[in-house]
Amino acid sequence: MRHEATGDRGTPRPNLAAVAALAGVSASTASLAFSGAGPVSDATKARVLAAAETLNYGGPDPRARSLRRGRSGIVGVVIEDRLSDAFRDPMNIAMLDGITDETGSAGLALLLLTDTGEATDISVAPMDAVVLIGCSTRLDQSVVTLRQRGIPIVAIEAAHMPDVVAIDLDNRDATRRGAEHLRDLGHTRVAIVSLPLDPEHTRGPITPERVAASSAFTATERILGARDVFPHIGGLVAAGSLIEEGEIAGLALLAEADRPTAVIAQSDLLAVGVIRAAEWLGLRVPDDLSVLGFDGARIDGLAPHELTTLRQPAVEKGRAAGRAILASLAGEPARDARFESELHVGTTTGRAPQ
Amino acid sequence: MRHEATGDRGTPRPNLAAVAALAGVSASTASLAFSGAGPVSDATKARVLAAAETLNYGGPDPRARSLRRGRSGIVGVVIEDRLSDAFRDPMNIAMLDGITDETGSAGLALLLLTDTGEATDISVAPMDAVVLIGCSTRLDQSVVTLRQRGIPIVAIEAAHMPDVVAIDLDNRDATRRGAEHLRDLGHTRVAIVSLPLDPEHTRGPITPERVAASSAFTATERILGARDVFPHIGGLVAAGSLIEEGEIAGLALLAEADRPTAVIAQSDLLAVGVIRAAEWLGLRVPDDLSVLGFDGARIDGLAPHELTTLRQPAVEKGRAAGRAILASLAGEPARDARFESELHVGTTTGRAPQ
DNA sequence: GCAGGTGGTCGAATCGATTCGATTCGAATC
DNA sequence: GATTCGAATCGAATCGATTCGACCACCTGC
Repeated sequence: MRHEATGDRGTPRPNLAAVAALAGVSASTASLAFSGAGPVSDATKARVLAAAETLNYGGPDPRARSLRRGRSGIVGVVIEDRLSDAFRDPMNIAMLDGITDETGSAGLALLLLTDTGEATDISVAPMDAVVLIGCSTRLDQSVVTLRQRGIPIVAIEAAHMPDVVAIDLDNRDATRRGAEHLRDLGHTRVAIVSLPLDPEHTRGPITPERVAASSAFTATERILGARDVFPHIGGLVAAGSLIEEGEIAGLALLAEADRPTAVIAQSDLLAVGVIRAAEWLGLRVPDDLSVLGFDGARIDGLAPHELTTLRQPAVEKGRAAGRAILASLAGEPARDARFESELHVGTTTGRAPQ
Repeated sequence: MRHEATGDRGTPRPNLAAVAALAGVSASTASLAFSGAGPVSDATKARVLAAAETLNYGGPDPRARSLRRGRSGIVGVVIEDRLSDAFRDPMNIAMLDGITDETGSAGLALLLLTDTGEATDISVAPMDAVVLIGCSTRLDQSVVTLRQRGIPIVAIEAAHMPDVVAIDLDNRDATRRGAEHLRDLGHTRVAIVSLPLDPEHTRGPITPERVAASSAFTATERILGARDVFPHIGGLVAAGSLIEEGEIAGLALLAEADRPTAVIAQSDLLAVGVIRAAEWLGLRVPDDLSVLGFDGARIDGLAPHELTTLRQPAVEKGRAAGRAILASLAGEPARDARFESELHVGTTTGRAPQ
């Protein structure tokens, strides 16, 4: 015999039928009284509400409602990282913010899901739609399941998949423009500090094999963009978009005798770390080392530098994803969207040393 | 006539019954084949899976499953602020992190809800349990509804409510200890920079009326702790836990002729802002001004200072909340928990000027 | 006085799965 | 050869609400 968690096993929780019975109306009328959809006389409604009060009934059960209606009011957001890592990245927060801007006003709540690798987790939640944020190809199986269920899917910065609305950023083009900026300043020895390429966030050099095996769409695109300008460019893969990771990679890169004169960091946080590393090593930015970031995050504590970076409209990306969700849910077709980054030249890039 | 969002109106989405029929078994057996709960021969299971494949069936519908099982696998997290604000506070992230540590491994996902003031929003979601993070008393009505539904509730740093597991912090005691530290250093002119006291996040002076009308439990407790040492202490209420807010409050406080020699900031972010403001005004920290923070957040860009602050175990708080949820869900009683902060003396507090 | 609304209410079907108790069938035991 | 046991399977009830079509009573306008 299973008993309720609260322990009041004697009285089963009341349901709509019980309330209706006490109020002397049918269940259908009671339902109307709660949902407000349909004509119910004021007297009847009052009687139903009073009965609910008497029975300590808290309103229609969301589970039953969502089964019947076929809608749960929940939008899943799948993030690749652990939550703690994801929340440390200002871009993720900005995108979440943009998504809630749109979905929140439609009464939809966000369900946080992490891409743990097992397909089980993500497809058992009662969701009306899903947003994939920078997810790896590991999720393919889950995507299939979601599609089978007819759940609209929106992917922000992911490899294109059929029946998935794509919200894209010009990662490759933007990085190319950034790289051209460095080339125009005379730099030839340039290195990349890349975002993780695999789900395990393995540190290490950027090798053709690792790039080929990469499951990280964004990072790969940005590497390609850098290669468009510096075909033989190398560098290091960091274990995450964190200042500390930038420091680690920066120290490793700059300790070499043949150190680069410019670094293309794939995020502003990484860029800040590289700048710190440079300063620890006695290198001046931008005189001895130019550093390019990506994101346009407002990072504190970088003064007196102002980061040269590729500003991306992260909140807008989130909003677009939210709108796409809303459209899909309304049965309208949702269009892909592509956003552009803007090269903002700050004080962390300069002419290559002689 | 309503058609499916995907547009394939002709073929209705298959359900377990259809799969069972095609496989030539009963629905009950098909259910067993998917859930794995109960004995099913390998041959039968294979047949069911094949039928599912044929019909493009993506597995049992989570909505129906959750109705029948009475569990949705979702834990609601109610945050007072807008998400973008909440995520800017490292303590909230740390707590979320702690919660997921515990709930994630139990297969529960987090549903982000914001306390928008309307009771409707929070009680219509299909949740198994709820964590309230620093929520105001506005939520009372929702709490009643949740309780009626038998949904376990855990509140982190909130006024105590019956049938709600409380995870507390020694806000008052800790602040008192911090204030004593300042008193011991000879400070007498001390001011508070407080976290918001109302849901609207109104800036302004700390007045007895506002404190009395406060809906913010944590902020109020910390004010009381400061008053335990400096009975007539005043100060300003900031509009959020942000560095910029600390700067604004700091400038306002320190511009006065009779400026304080020490500031008790209710968060590290606020403290950093106050320090910045002081430096802009040409005041040296800690020689001209001592600043005490709260949280123990690792804030970047404060060098060379090391903040004197009250370190709280935020991740542990989250973990405790997660464990309480798990216990409640398992039908076991969950105990309240109380955590303690530790005064960490850094370099931002010193003896009062002569 | 009658056709034509219309506001209010109800019955019954439905959403899609889970689960309990019962049943069947084959194999093992004495 | 009868009996017992266990694995495999099935039927039917159930979770709790929503919704559609039907129905009734009452009112309006002609």
